[in-house]
Amino acid sequence: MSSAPEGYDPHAFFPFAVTVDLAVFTVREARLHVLLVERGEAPYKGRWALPGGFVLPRESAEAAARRELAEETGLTQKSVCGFHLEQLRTYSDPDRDPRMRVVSVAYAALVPDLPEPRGGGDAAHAQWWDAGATGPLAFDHDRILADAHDRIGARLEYSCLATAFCPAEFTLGELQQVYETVWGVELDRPNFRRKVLTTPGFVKAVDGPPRRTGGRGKPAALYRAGAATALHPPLLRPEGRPEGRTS
Amino acid sequence: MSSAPEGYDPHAFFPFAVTVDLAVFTVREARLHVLLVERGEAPYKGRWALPGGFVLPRESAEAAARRELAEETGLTQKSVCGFHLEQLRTYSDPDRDPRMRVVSVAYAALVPDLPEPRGGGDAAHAQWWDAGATGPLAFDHDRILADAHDRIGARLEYSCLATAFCPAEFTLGELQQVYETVWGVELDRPNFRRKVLTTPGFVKAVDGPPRRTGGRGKPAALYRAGAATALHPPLLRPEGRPEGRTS
DNA sequence: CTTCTTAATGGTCACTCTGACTATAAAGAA
DNA sequence: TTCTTTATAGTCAGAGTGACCATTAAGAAG
Repeated sequence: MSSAPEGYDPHAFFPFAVTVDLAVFTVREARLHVLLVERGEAPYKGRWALPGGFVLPRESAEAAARRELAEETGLTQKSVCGFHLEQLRTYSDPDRDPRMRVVSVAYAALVPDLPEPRGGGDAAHAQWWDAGATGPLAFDHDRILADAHDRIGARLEYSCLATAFCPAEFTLGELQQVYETVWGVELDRPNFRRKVLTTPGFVKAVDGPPRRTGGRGKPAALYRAGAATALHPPLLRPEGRPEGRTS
Repeated sequence: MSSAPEGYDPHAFFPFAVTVDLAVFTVREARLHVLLVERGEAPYKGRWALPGGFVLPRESAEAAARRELAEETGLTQKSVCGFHLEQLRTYSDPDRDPRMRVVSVAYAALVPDLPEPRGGGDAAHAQWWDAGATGPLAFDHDRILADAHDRIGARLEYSCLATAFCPAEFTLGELQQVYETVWGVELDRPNFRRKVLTTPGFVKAVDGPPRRTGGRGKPAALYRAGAATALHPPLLRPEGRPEGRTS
């Protein structure tokens, strides 16, 4: 009766507000960080929240997310278009916003270590937080953040997007740090190296033998992200053989 | 300026219609089938479309999807609550519906082989189609259907949800048929069997030695879905070593 | 009643990939 | 110089998989 079997029944139309929420991740100092903004008004005044905002009348959710990403990081639209941005899922609980019916499309963005977001406008409110040590966030953002973290961790297993956390040129140690930080585990360095280098298209060595000085130890070779997007076979997290095996 | 840095700015509110669209899959006669409904009105009158409808004012998208699933299959709410239903992604292109701004949350449902949907109301319009041989669908539903097929194929690799396509008790041959149908490949029977049986919790044998008569050949043992949800290590599709390897 | 066909089930073997580990190289620090 | 640190190279055993072959148990064909 209230449904629309043919697809769309104008009589059943009910107006929703549609927003995007962004979980913008980066890896800083071996910790996963997420960009948060402090709320200045009720509800949840003073609480921290994921950046986000309304989808405009002539804008896709993807475009809105990209726009918000630029605004909150204080960068230009152009400079953020290289960042990895992926839709997570949509949150639609009727009571997720106490004021009105708001459906939110959540996105995860992966960015390299950026300077503190002190761009002109909106970005002034934004700040990086340790993703595992945020207080309780506004609305259902704790849930969204947890889902986003889970998703990114899973994506690292089957895709090459760990490079999205790194600058244009990076060492294998830095790439490994991304995995270790997102997964919260330590990986064996030679094994990680072997896996990355034998996966065609994951990374490509920077031509000459340039090296980066980070401090101690032997200088590391530099690499760039390769053309591959999928990781086949996957790079599975350690741990977790659930039970014993037969033999 | 039009965004809402603090999270929600009532002035920027723009009303959207929010719908759910369902890709309801089943495996029939070794082909992947999807449930479609024929549109009775413009736009796309006469075209087939994914079943779906508006999200009600006090309903989550998940609940709306579950409700639509029951309506379109002609089953009760209760009987569909055991079916696997998962959110895919949200489609929000401003022009995806020529009449108004509609944001649609897409879901995939996996059901066992059901009788032709001839329940009373809405279900009378619904019909199973070979998922690879639908004509062009209404709106952006071709895209949604393709995305849904891709997602289900990928989920079979890492999860145990292939059993969602099977009746309560099934043979390993039937389970293998699910993989072969969704992936469009043939699998080696003994190897598939070994993989499924050595994965703890994927399936559990039905106690006594009951067997099912399907026609020719040796009768097969029956199994039920196990408690596991994840498949670790995964059951990867064949094909696709992208390039050669070093050694 | 045999024989053929079909499908389930049981097992082998080589190869790949991974985890655990050892060794060497090249830098700064003591 | 020597120590420490990090990058890089290589080895080796075990798990998991793909490609097979063999056996069993049913119906169908003769």
